[in-house]
Amino acid sequence: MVDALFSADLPEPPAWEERYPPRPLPDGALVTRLGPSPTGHIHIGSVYTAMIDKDVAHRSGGTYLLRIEDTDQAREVEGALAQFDRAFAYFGLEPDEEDGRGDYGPYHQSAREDLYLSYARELLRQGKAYLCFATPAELADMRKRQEAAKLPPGYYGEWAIWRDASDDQVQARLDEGSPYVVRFRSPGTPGRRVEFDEVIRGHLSAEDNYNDVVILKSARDGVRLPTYHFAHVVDDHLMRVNLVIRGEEWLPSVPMHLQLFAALGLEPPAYAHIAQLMKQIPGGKRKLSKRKDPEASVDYYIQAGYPAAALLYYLRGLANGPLAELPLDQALAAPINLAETGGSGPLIDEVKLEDISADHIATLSGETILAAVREWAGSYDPELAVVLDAEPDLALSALAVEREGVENKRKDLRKWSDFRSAYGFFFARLFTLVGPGDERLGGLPGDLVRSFAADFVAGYQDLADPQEWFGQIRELAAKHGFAPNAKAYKQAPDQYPGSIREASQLIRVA
RNA sequence: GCCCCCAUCGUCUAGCGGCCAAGGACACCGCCCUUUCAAGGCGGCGGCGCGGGUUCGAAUCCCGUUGGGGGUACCA
Repeated sequence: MVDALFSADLPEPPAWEERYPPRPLPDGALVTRLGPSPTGHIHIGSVYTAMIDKDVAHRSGGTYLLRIEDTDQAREVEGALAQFDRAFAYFGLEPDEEDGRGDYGPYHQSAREDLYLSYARELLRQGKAYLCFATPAELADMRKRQEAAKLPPGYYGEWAIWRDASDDQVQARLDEGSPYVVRFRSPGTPGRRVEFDEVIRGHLSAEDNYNDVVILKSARDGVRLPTYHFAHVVDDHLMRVNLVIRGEEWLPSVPMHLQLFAALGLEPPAYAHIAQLMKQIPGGKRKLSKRKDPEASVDYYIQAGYPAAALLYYLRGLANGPLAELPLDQALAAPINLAETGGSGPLIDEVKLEDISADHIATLSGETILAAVREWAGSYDPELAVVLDAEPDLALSALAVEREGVENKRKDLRKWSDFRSAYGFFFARLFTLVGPGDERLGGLPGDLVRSFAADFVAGYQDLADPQEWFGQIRELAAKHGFAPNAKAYKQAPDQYPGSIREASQLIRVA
């Protein structure tokens, strides 16, 4: 009956074992993988995990691969894959293997149907899995009753109505053409404990899984895809992944995954569960939500123009605290130690990221900065790109101020998108004054702005000596009632329209 | 409800039984410098959630508790 469900030429597991042999890697080499699903823009947490994946694999002489987990075709979002590529390229986190290169593919799950079917058939033959014809409505009803009775929800025990159905019952439904899923016949019983090791948290114990989870979903357009759980077991085994680094949300399913590996007679990989990146919310914190939080998407950081090195440096410090104390280049070259990664999810602190990024940008030359800003503007600020192309020398000169040949380089750029506000003054096309009420004038009275500006224009001298040059500004400021310095202004703010600071800002804007 | 993970300044962390009357970074505050912007220097504020053990000694080990997070789908 089982064999009748599958195509006769579906290969047996040994054929796959041969097709995907153990990797010829040195002892201790770690094979890691990232399995994003194309259901939206890539999460900053995925970049975080990819960075760890790649670092850990390469340090050990192993391989890092990218596997697209597209088994939920209903939620698939168009353009997601292109965005993945862009994001990984931006951060230099390209995988060693992915679709198009690598011997263990295909690297997207929707193309691996035969593999899953083959192993599922084996489980069915051995009675370690069974067909379940329960409808969504039945399952929903069941769940409701379990909740009402304060029982753990799930498909187990007396609720697992198809677990011990007779062959006749099953055949009858099959004959009717009823849709079905394949469920794992869990060997666990409520209350039994299991123990296992986890790279980050050490020796752990948990209640064993006793839920007959779905391993193969019902057919859709003739295609029968696995759930995450089954795909994880089949893929990570056949791709010879030996260290699964994934989000903390998977920790509770380890006992079940271990059962699955055991049922197939396979060696499970080592597991490391990375704590989730969090977001601060009033009164607490929560997992960064792809849907609700723009800063959860990698695009947010790329659009803002954070240099890849700065973000990577920040992320590395989150993974291993001591790395944050190292200079950027050293930190990026230092290994990430998984065992020393924290078990609790850090809050993303964008202010700190900005600080790190500003420090980093300050170490760059004007040419490097201009090239990066130009590149960024090409995608996110076309008007700026045009201006930079028209006046590259002016841009370079502007960037050189207090940057070239000085000890204390100016730190006015936290990210490429800051270029406009920091350097827009230099480009007529980027800087237009709205009028005396322009907010950049800091709320000075309109008539003061006008008379001050008129005076400035009338008496301005292009003096070479900086001292003398600024002297005229001082005189002008004093004449119009500005405080000579910030301190004087602060002591008696009512007596002045502002300090020399505001007067200078006025001139700068004008 | 049940299960799992986690727990040091506001935030990220150092700390792996004595070197800790807890160190650093960001933020914040103050002072200094200042030819305006961006910075920089110096100083300050601020924390081991709580209760029990174990020990000569606990931020560090154990138990409990509280709090936070996650899981509990034919989503991953």
